[in-house]
Amino acid sequence: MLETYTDFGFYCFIDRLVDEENMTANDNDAFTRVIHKLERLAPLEQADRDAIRALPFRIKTAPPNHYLVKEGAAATDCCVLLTGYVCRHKTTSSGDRQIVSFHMPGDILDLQHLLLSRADHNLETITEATFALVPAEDLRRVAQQRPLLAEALWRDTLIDASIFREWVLNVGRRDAKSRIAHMLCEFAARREKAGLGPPERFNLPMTQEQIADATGLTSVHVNRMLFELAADGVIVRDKRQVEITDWSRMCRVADFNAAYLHEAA
Amino acid sequence: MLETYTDFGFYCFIDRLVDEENMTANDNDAFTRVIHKLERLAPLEQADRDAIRALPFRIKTAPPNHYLVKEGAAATDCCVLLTGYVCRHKTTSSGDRQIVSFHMPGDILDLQHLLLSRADHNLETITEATFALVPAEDLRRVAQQRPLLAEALWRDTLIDASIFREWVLNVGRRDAKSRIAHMLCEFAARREKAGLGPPERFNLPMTQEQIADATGLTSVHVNRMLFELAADGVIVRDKRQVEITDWSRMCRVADFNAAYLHEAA
DNA sequence: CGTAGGTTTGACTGATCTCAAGTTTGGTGG
DNA sequence: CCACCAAACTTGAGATCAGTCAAACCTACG
Repeated sequence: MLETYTDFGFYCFIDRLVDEENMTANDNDAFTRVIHKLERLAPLEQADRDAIRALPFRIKTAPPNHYLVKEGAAATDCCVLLTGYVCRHKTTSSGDRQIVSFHMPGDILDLQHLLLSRADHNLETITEATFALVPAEDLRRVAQQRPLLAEALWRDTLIDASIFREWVLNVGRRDAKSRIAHMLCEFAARREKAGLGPPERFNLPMTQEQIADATGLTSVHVNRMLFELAADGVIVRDKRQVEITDWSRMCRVADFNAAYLHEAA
Repeated sequence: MLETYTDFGFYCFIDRLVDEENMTANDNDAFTRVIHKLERLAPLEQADRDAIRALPFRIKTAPPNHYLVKEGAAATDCCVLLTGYVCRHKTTSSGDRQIVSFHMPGDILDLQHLLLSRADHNLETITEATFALVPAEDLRRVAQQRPLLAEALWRDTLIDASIFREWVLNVGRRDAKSRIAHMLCEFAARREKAGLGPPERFNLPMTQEQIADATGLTSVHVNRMLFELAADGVIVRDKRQVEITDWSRMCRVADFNAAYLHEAA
């Protein structure tokens, strides 16, 4: 059912994605998940929930390493990630890539497209992913009409910004081992909050090269540091599976304090 | 007129700042500047302008190196910077500091306090600074009642987030010389957009150590790189004064593209 | 069972840090 | 106006963390 796309023009990649035929039964699921998330961000009224359910949307699927949005593209849609993992990244003119965030099911992506007309970064799938596409202008209209909804969405973007600030600190001032450990802690914590499983044991969706691009390191060094973390006894690895054997010691190594996630994310 | 405060409890620093007696004449100026900024972010109606002018606020002054907000503090106010320069920063448990943003007159600081209850970073003056303090709950109420105003403020926070993403890239993937050059370009560009003077020649308010903390380097290395930038002929320095002699070459060295500032900031 | 992408390992290089000693600057008080 | 002082800046030499290059080794998948 999935086709693989590898070659695209610069704009409107999403139009070439696969429409999921068999998703209609799950339409409600998609927004139930979002509403659940927004409820945690602000106290919604019934009218807010109804307004969300009334939004037009399309369900799409994309294969791994597929660009959803490219830097400079016109911003037309917001999407809710339903399954799979996605990252945002930017590149220098010399071609070095920096991943600026990871996203997991339940995350609302590119909410900034509501109010900024051009994408300032790329959005790329890490694994195969499905998501609900909502036209930015419709969501914007609803946000204008429903103050509580606007507040929930705004709050989500503010938490995003807080995470970026922590990443600046992570990449700017922590050594390689702590950086990687911090990234693992954040991934585990957000994963748990999103209801995707326990933080002590999980499968990493990203390659070591992607970890390197998120932490400002090289994949070779990431590999060595993962071995050191294992040698230190704070994690046990098996392929992409990671077990954090001692969460409090891991947090110390990672210098991780979840306060910046603001009880949500 | 200015007293110097150096020792504070952990919360509510702002209460101990000096109230400016002679600022009443300038009350309108304070909000005129903000309204002007918000007009660029969204098309306001007269009622929006009136709502802003009706907000309660206090004008305060702080000396250099003065904390306005500390990480973990309850978030009670938003402030508009009227004069002077300010930075936001975070620290690792080992005490290393990372500056995550610089702010200049006209910037609205800590807008995230509208919706996040605790500060996740410090806010500290670089130079002596004056600002207007607005209780977060009043601003929040106005944002709920005036959708266009909410949109302008939200957009401002989204641009903030875009700048953080660029900083992650800057600190994560550029070499020392480019990082510093990039920081200088951003400072020059934002300064110009804020109507504070031409981008080709300006006085840096921050020390080389603060530049180091913003770029994830040491002050020693910042010093050497500033000399190299001068030796390369892209800048001329005299004390804290910087002249960018060839803007397009400087942008190339810095890998600077102002798109991420989204025509505002 | 062949291939490509991902991971692992080793040897060497180099950008940036560290430490430590000057030097300059700007502000303050005499 | 000058002397002094602390903070900021400058410079050098040596140390180190992380990068580079290159080869091998997995392992999932067609």
